[in-house]
Amino acid sequence: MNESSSAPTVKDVALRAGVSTATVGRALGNYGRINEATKQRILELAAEMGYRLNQVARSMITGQTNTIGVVLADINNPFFSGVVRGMSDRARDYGYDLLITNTDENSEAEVRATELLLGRQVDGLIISPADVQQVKHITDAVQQGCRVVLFDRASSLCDVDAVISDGSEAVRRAVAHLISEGHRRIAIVVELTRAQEAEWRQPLLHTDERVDEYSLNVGLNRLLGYLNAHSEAGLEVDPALVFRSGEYSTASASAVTREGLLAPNPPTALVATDNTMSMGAYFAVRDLGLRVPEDLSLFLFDNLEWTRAVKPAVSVIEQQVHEMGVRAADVMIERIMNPDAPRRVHIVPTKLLFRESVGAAPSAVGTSR
Amino acid sequence: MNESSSAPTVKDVALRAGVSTATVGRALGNYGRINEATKQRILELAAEMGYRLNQVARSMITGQTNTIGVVLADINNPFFSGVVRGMSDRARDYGYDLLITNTDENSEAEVRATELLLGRQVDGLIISPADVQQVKHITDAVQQGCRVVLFDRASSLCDVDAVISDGSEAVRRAVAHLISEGHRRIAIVVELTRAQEAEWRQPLLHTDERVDEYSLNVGLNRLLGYLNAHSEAGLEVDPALVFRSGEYSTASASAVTREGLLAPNPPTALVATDNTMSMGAYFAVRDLGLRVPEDLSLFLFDNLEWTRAVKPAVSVIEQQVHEMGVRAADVMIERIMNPDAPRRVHIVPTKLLFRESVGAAPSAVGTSR
DNA sequence: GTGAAAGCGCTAACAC
DNA sequence: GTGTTAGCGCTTTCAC
Repeated sequence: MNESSSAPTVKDVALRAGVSTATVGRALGNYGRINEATKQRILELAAEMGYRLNQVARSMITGQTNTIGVVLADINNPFFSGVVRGMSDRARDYGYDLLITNTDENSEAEVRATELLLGRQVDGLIISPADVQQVKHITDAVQQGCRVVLFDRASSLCDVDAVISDGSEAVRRAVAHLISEGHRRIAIVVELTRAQEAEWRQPLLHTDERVDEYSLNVGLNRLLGYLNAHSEAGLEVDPALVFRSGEYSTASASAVTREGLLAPNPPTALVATDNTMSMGAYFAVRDLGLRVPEDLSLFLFDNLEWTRAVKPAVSVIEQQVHEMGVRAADVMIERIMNPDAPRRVHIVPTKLLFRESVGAAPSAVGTSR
Repeated sequence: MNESSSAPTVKDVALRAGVSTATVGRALGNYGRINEATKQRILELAAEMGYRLNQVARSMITGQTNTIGVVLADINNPFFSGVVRGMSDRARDYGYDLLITNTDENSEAEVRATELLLGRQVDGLIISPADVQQVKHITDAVQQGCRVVLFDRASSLCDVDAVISDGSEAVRRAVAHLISEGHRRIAIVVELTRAQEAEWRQPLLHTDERVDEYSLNVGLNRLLGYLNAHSEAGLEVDPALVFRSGEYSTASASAVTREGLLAPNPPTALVATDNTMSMGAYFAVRDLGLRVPEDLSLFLFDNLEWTRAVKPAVSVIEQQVHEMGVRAADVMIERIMNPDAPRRVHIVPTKLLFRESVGAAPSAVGTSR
């Protein structure tokens, strides 16, 4: 039926319509001046021929791919998949598609992914940096004219937009709540995977000067909220109650939590800094057969469905996950349209969801006074 | 420092190296014959100039984009995000990236997404079709030379590869297990959202002739396993025990489950057909305060973490989610390399995970005999 | 309002 | 081994 077996091009349509390729382009691309009648004729003919615009060829000359690269740790983490869903929804509204790559929080993988996506001429890059201290690839990309938006984490080392939640502040509020319920020994389960974070107390001990939140990775950042809540209440932090997971996995979180809970002088309450740490911590609590909240109060992170499926339902810090994605896409699209506007950090507020896992501290227990 | 502010091209490198663009191409693209010394010189120069290959331009002439389009219901569903992670891992090994789009199980959205991805010249399309009866866009795509692999669902209406799990068989085995434990009133929570599926008994009642599994959507397909288990055991199915969720949501699943459990002559066991139905069902069971497994045995679907976080841990049908994604990517890549090999349906086996949510049927209850 | 021609950045023939 | 040339499918001046 067709002159060739391969997909029809503007040339084919032009030939059949008896006009030039330029005219066909004007009819299909909806630009320039064109006679309404010929336009309709071409449109019909194109439809009949099954013509489909080749976006690659268009990108070639417009320099726009209508593609946004997304670089994140793991699409299978419900936080990221939720955020991506938001990005995707909004991007689609503006005719953008998403190229998604996973880094497993590995900076080298992130650098490679960034490089590959730049080769694909993405119009922008939405990145959740594995390490907010290692961002040379990001500043390079920006310098080369690629728009970059960070999400989940901001970095004071690069002047780009960022969309984050107030995770540190949320933890501070959750811990403050636990303190107000009488808890004095509050544990925190936190991932501190990078070598330099082994000395986790270092960057946080400058209580005299203001700590730069955006120089800290997620775990440390949220730990800061925990420390702030204590100092505001005039309480000392017992380092033994900072359960540090050296790997980012539920298994590791579970192990350190178990160990911590079995140590002498155990906590009466526990918070976690993200959904993986929360799941791990919960497994440990469950396996030890602790009663919640009688033996241990719980304030976990991320409002995943399981946190209200379990009994008692777990109080959590809720991030507006979908909204964060929508915002990130919005910020990217605005950045594309207006490259020179000043960069900012956009903070999407969290909510504390009070459910059934927090109780008053047992009066008999604890080192309080 | 550079001659121009925009990214260097092969032309720029050729100029600086004092050779032709073809030679530069040979050095960078690693093809054809080239002097090792000049190659090294060009490579170094290119690196120094910050040259990066423009994939869009390359795609323009090779006709390959090294991109696979993925069309699925919702990346935020843990099943899909897990599968995508698998696809992504394997595709990356072969130099492919993924363009991901969500359809929310809406066929029109799926058609639009397919159209857009074809315009982007994807090398292949991995699709989880919203409706295995509406696949014209898929057969069209294949006819136009696009490779297509289905996943999660196969369709007898199109001759393409598919990677699925044996969900129907898994449900059959789970139900058979419940029957062997003495249960006679077993409920199933299933999504039957499409209009024609309101008459769900219709396509399944041809017990004389073999039902075509691949003409059924996920819900109906897995329901088939439930029916088969019953007929094998010589048991009648009480239609009142088929809890049909008209919407694909935990809320809807929860509502129909609650209603069903409150009806006269309630079931002693319950199965579900996917993770959303499982979560909804679990909420209903939890809210009614039923004891598991004393009041109700549970065999749910998909090994999500929450199913072993709750107490008692829930027995589930586990799909090898990551593996399904890896296989889908593998099949796609083989299909790209060998377009004319016969198509097949690849079945990734499921596992039954026996935990603590299934008990023997209470002898006092049930209409057995 | 329409056509001719140039060109985006790259690769693939084909000379030499 | 290396250079020359053409061209992928589209958009965009610039004439007419």
